[in-house]
Amino acid sequence: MKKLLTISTQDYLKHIYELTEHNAPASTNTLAARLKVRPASVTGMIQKLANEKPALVEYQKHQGVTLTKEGRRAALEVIRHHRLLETWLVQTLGYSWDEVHEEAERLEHVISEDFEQRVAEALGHPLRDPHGELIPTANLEMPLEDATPLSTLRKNQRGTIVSVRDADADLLRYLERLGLIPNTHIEAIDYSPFDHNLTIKVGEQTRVLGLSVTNKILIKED
Amino acid sequence: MKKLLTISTQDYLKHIYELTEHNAPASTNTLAARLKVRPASVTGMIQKLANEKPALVEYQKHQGVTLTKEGRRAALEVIRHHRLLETWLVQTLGYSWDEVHEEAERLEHVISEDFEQRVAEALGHPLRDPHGELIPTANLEMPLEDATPLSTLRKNQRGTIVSVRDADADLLRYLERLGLIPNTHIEAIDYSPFDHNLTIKVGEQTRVLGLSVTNKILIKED
DNA sequence: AACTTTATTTAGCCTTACCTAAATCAATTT
DNA sequence: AAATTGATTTAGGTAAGGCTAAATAAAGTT
Ligand SMILES: [Mn+2]
Ligand SMILES: [Mn+2]
Ligand SMILES: [Mn+2]
Ligand SMILES: [Mn+2]
Repeated sequence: MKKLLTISTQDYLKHIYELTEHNAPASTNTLAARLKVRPASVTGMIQKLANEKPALVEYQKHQGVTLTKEGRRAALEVIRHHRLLETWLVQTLGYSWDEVHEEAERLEHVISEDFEQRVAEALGHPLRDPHGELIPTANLEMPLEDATPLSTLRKNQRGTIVSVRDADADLLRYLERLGLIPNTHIEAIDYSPFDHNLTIKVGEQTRVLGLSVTNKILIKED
Repeated sequence: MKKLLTISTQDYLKHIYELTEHNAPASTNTLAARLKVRPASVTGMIQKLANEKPALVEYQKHQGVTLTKEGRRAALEVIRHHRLLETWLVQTLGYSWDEVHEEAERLEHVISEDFEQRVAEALGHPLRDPHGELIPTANLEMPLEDATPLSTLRKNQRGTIVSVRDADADLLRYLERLGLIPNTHIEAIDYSPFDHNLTIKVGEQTRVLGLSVTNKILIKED
C-alpha cells in the first residue's frame, strides 16, 4: 500500500504543503522558485504526482496545485522528520539555529521510521523545533498554531516570540543578534502604517523592523 | 578540485575498497553481488570511474579493478562516515549492533563534513566502531589493524575479540547470543583441520564455530 | 475588441544508473 | 588444438528528473 517516494517527490510535496498551508493553491512559478527548478520541470512533476494512484496532488491546468489527503500525509511525514532532526541536532551536537536547516534538509529523506521514533523518544516528544515551529504528531497531524504574525502587533501591545520561519540563515543570524528568538518578550512602541515598519522594545533595546521581517515572526500576545 | 560523488559512486568505491583491502583486484562479478546489481552495470560504472579525471579506479578489461589514490580517499571518507555514525547511533539512540548498519548505510552519504566533525568530537574521536572495526582518521588514513582472524587460533591459545564484520545482522544477533562480542576473552580448546571447526571456551560455555564464522571475527592473542 | 505581457504547458533532449540479451574473452577440459 | 564453460563486456533499452525553446493560455491595457 505504501509507495516509497523519491527525494525529489518528498521535496515537492513538502513545498506544496508550505505554500498551500493557508489554503490557496500553489502556482507553478512559485513552486519552481522554492525548489530551485524551472517552471517546466514543475509542470512535469505535478502532472506525474496527480496521476499517481492514489493521487498525491489535485491539479487543474493553469489553476495551481493542492495536496490530496495522501499527499498531505507524505508532506507531514517529511516535515516531522525535518523538525525532529533540527531539534536533535541542536540539542545533541550543538548546532545553532541558523546551521541546522541545511543539514536536516538532506537527512529528512533518509532516516527510518525507527530512527524517527528513537529521536522523538530521546527528546521527550517535543512540540516545537528550534525555530519554534510546530512538529507534526507521530500520526501525522499538524497541531493548531494559535500564534499570530508579529506584523499584526500594534503600539503598546506586548507579546512573546513563538517562532521564526527558518528558511534564511542570514535572517536567523540577524535576529539572534537582535535577541529576537523564541520565548523573548517584546513590546510594540510604534507602528508606521505607510511602510509597515514596527518599532519594538526588546529588553532595553529599541528596534525597527520591516514587514518582510515582522511577517516571518509569530508571537503570542500576553 | 573536489568533485561531488553520487550515492551510487560512493557505494561502488566503498565496496571496491573492502574487496581490495588485502590487495588483489576486485572482480566484476563479486562487486555485482555485493552491490546487488548486474555485472553489466558494474562494468559500465567501472569504466566511468576509470575515465574520470582524476581517475577513481584503475581498470584493465577482464583484469578486475583497484582504487587510485583519489578513489581510496573517497572510499575512506564514506567508511569514516559510516563507522562514526554507527558508533553515535549506538551511544546516543540505543541502537543495537545488529541494527545500526542499515541506518548508517543511508546516512553515510548525506552528512556534511561539519556533521562528521561534530560527531567525532562528541564521541571523543573513537578509534573503533561498535563492531570493533577501525575508523579512518580525519585526514583519511586507515590505521593499521594488528588483530588476526579467529580462524588462526589453535588449541590452548587464548585471545580477546577485537572486531566482527558487520554485514550480516543475523550473524551479529547469533554472536551476541553466544557472548562473542568485542573485548570478550576466549580460549581455543580444539581445532579440526578437516572442516576447520574451532572449539572455543567463552566464559563457562563451550562453542564450536565453523570457518565462515571464525573468518569474520578478529582477535588479539593474549 | 485587439494587443501586450506574464504564466504555464508542451515538445524534444540530456544525464545517471539501472536492466536484458547477445557477443566476446579467458581459462579449462578433452 | 579444439571445444566447452564461466566471466566479462557491448549494445540497446528504460525510468527519473532535470533543461531549453516554442507554443499556448490568462490577465492586464489601451
Ligand atoms: Mn530536502
Ligand atoms: Mn516518519
Ligand atoms: Mn550506502
Ligand atoms: Mn567526511
